[in-house]
Amino acid sequence: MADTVRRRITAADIAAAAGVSRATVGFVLNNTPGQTISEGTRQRVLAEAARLGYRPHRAAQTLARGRSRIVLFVLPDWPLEHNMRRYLDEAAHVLDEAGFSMVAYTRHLGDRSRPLWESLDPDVVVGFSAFDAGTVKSLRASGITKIFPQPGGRAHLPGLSAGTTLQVRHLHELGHVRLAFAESPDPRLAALNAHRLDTARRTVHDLGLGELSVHSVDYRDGTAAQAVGRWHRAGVTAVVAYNDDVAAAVTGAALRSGLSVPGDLSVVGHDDSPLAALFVPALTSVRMNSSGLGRFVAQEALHLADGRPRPSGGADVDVTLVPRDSTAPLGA
Amino acid sequence: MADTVRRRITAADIAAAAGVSRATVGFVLNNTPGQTISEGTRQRVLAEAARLGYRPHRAAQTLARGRSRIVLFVLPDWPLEHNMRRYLDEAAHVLDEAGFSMVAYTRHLGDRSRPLWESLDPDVVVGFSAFDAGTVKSLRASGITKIFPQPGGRAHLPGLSAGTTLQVRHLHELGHVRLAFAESPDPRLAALNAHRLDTARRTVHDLGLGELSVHSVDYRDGTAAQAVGRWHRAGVTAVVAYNDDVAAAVTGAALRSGLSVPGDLSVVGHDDSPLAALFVPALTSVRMNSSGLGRFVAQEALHLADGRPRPSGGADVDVTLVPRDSTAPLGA
DNA sequence: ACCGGACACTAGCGCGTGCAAGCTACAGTG
DNA sequence: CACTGTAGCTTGCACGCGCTAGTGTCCGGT
Repeated sequence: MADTVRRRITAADIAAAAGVSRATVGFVLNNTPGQTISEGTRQRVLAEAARLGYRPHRAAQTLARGRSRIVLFVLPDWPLEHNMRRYLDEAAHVLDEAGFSMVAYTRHLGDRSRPLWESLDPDVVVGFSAFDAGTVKSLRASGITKIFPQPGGRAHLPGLSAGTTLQVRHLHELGHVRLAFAESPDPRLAALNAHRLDTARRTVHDLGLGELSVHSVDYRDGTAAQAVGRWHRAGVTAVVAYNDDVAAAVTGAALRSGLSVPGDLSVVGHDDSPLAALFVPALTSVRMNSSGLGRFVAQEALHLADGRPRPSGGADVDVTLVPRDSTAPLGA
Repeated sequence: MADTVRRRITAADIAAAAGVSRATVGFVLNNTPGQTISEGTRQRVLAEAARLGYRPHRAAQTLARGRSRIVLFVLPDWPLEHNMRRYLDEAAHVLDEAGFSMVAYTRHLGDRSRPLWESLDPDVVVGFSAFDAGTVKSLRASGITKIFPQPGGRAHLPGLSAGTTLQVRHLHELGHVRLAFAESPDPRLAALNAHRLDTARRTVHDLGLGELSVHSVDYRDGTAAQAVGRWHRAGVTAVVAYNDDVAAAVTGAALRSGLSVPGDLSVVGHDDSPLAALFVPALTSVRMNSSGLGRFVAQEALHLADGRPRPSGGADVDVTLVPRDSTAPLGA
């Protein structure tokens, strides 16, 4: 056998098999607008392509088109919980249907490799919240001009604050008046943390509650115990936590210092991570369905890449509060 | 201004600027073996490349070389904890130094997009444990021949069972004799689960302990409570959990059913996830430093991609047991 | 019978790079 | 002085595909 090394099937092979030119094959396979192809030829080409198992060569397409049809999602360096998964899944799906590939990329502190955008030549780079100046510079240096959220624009995705409002409302409905906010000390979460804190402050104000008492809570040191002590002395009866990890740290510290949860202190988490249900007591938390957000962001990316119309409305992120055992009515 | 649209800098631009041919530029930048370039020319080319900010066009390289220099890591669909991060970080670093890019890809059930290997044309696809038959078929159909772990070979990475041995030993040292193993019901974890269970069985046997009592524990339903009840009636005093999530489920069920942990039941987790430290009581767990594993796997991938020598020894994964509050001496 | 135009296609360039083959000047050899 | 060898380059093709600028054919209108 001569060609025991199976060559790749190219468009030229299809052309030869179907008895047409390579260009025609291209027109058929890409549904090139402005080209009229007879139905017979079209079917013949498609049949041969399927029979031979043709798969276009991405690199060649990228080179010829000048665009890679890759959208790079830069993810924050925190665990991918269900939310994030749904978010990515939906975004990938929307992009996939539009002929784009989504690559998710987690860059983290201490990363010693060159960032992926330097080598992948994505058409669009999408972040979760606004990129910091250094990253933007690196992106620009790599020749990437299409960035979402756009540098200099509004930093946050729509719909990301609804959950915090629910947390505060829930505690308010239970009769709590003196609330606290437990921040995450993680620098990677600083932007979102600040955003959630702002929202909590605004909601507290709108509901006519007292000032929020804010402390940063790290589960690795004694800050949780300190914060809980101060809050207790200050008459705080309920804590809004940045996320479930922080809520767990607060709850754990309260239990270890002899306070009961929710008897002495109600705690609400955020994100409904698996941890929330596992914890003893099970944590009241906020569940987000981020599919809508994923769709929204993907459409924004397609708009940047292709000039397609932008999504008309905002992102629809539906958010629900999941009551469990870590919150109770005041004085119950 | 004529060229307000900034064209991409190509090797031809460097050639023109340095007064040499395009080929020479290629030879210099790639250190092509078998080519002699005078030091003066080499420096001139490098200087111009730096001055113009040249970045090679990945797609063009891929097309010309016939290889993409991308290694695709297919990750299991469980949260990326610290271990995994270290593993990926080290692997990415090793590949990066070799001129390869690593793309990490999490495929999960319900994923509606085409798998990334269909569009990314990676040179090598690396899995965490052996790929199932369907996936292998899909990989092959995409023209991917370089797969690790090799289909049909041994399914597991070396060093992944050391932690389980530590779990059993720890309980043995505390005087426990009747042990149980808490499995994860997650089908995605089945392979690794079975592997850890086997290891536990073998270790139990080697230490001359009684038979392992095995139950699957899901935190979403009542299986944890059932398992704990049965174990307690059967005189089991210590549980080896597949991972920290399972350990938390077991511990939670025990607490809710009135048993004390570690008083009535000791529980050891695995992976040292953040959850382990947060939980009340804090979970004894196993910490792995997976950097060694990452290096090992990356070198295997390079071997497949490039024919470089394989790593000589096995993977060195150092594993330590982190004692916390969920285990105690028998009868303490 | 001739022309214009719609239709259905083809020839071929360009994308940026890697690399094989060839070419030139010059040093060294007989 | 002709010849060989080699350092140091250049020429040019290949990679697979997108797409512009055509080319030929058929058909209805005058």
